[in-house]
Formats: sequence, structure tokens, C-alpha cells
Amino acid sequence: MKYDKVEFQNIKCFEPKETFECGQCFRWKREEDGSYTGVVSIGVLNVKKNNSKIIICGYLKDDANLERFCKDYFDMQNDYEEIQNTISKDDLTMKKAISYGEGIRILNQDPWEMLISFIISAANNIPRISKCIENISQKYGEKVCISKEISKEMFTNSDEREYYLFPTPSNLAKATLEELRECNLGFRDKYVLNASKLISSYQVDLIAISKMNYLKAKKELTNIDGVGSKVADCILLFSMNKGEAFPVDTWIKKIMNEIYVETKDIKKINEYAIEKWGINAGIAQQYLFYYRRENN
DNA sequence: CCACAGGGCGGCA
DNA sequence: TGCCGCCCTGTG
Repeated sequence: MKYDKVEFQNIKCFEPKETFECGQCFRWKREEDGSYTGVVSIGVLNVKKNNSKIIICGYLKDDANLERFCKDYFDMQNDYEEIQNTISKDDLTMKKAISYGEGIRILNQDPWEMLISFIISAANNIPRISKCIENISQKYGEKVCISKEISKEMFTNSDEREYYLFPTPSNLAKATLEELRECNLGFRDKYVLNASKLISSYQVDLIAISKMNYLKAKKELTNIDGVGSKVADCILLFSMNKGEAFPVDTWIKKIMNEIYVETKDIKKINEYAIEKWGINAGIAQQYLFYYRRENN
């Protein structure tokens, strides 16, 4: 493991709070100084924002390239200002929604981690989802110790810290159902274990799925037990770069029914969203979702 | 004690 | 196809 640091200047549309608290990720925590610390595939990262400067440091795996990782993970190649202009044209609701979450960026996370995380999210709430993910990471993931010296570089206080990487598919697949039950996943534990076995045995190939077109990929994902339309769309949007993915949960259902299209049929809401926003449907969903949640 | 939380599944008409 | 009860667990 090694320490590294990068800075990005003049990144438009990036607010850590909005990006990390809009519900797309579960392992980023706010620090007392307002920065955020999270566990990602290459290690532990801390993100600070000073005016328009983004400072990212991390304690990383030896072969990690922090700058390249961040450009991808934080979706830096996308022009969010242009997307916002496009989707808010002639749409007052969307204009308002965007004004609440201008700084949301869609993260490019690890497909495997998203698969398990969103299986866990079913009929669950965010604090408990985070707790479940911490539990399985502690039990089956690799431990990362941050010494006082490194801690001093990364954080405002220099206490030693311990983190756990998200478990690999093969390590999680080694669990028994009884063991996994101790992680308090509830009825979702059998889905998590089954999915782990599918991935670790290569019966399901997430990289291959991520290269398929949106509809084909969604169909493949929903073949996995515990993965329905909403969970599949979350995986597709937050880890497979599918901008058309439009996760329809209870909140989005409500706001879509109120403003755009009145139907109980989730598939129809999906089709409406793709028709209206195309490849920007997913980011549109995030603005609407964040807006609705911030306003109860 | 009861309802419900960012769903999905299986059984039923 | 469309609807509904149920699934674990923690919290109000």
C-alpha cells in the first residue's frame, strides 16, 4: 500500500455532499472538517473541496493510479453543465430539481460491489444498507490499516484507522448461509450468497454484461435472484455507464406520477423516461430523487 | 404493538 | 399480465 495525492482544478458541477449523499453509494462518510472518506476498489480515499479545487488523497494498493482512477470514478469526462441545459429545457420541475443537486456526479463504481449493495438495498433504508455492507466487508474483506503518519497526511486528526475493502466474489462465496446471517442482511442473505457464487464461478460475467447494450444487459442482470428492474437499473447506472438506466423506486414513482406520467406500471415509467431523456435519463432521475428527498 | 423502509418473488385469478 | 402477501430487521 502507498500514499498518493492529486488535485483537480476548475471541475464544474461537483459537490461532494450532493454526490456522496444522493444515495448512489454507501461507503462514503462525512468527516468533521466537511471532507469525505470512502473505501473504493483501489483503497481508501479522502475528498476535499476548496472553492473550485478538488483535492483527493488516498492510501492505495501499490499498482493503483490515483489520477486515472479518479477521472473515471468521478465521471470527469462528462459535461454536466451541458446535460443540465439539455434536460431542463422547457421543464420547470427539472430546473428546480437541478438547482438542489447541481453538484451531483454519477459515480463509476465497481459492478460487483454494486450488485451486492443493491441486492441488499431491497425494502431497506440507507443507514441499514451501509451497516450491512460494513458487516460483510469486516467479515470477508481485506483489512487496511492507516498509520498515524499516513493519517496525518490524509485527515485533520492523525489517529490510526482501520478500514475493510469490499470482499472479493470468491471470498464472499466461501461463506455459508449461517455465517452470512450474522451480518443481518435479513431475507436478502440467500440472494447475496447465490450472486457471489454466480460471479466467482464465472457463470455470470459482469464485465461482459457491462459491454452489452442497455436492454440486453438489464435482462441478463434481472436473471439473478434478488435483482429486479430497480436494482438492475442501479447497477447499470452506477457501475456500467448506462445513462439510459432510470431506477424507479417509490419516491421516483410518486414524482413521475405527479408530474410526468400517470401509471402504476414501472415498465411504462422506464419507457417514458428513456423516450424523454434518452441517455441522460439516469442523471435526470438523480436530480429528481435528490430534490424529492431533500424536501421530504 | 404496529407500520414501514429506495424491492422482489411466488402464488393466485 | 396484474395484483398481493410475504420476506428479515431496525426504528419511530
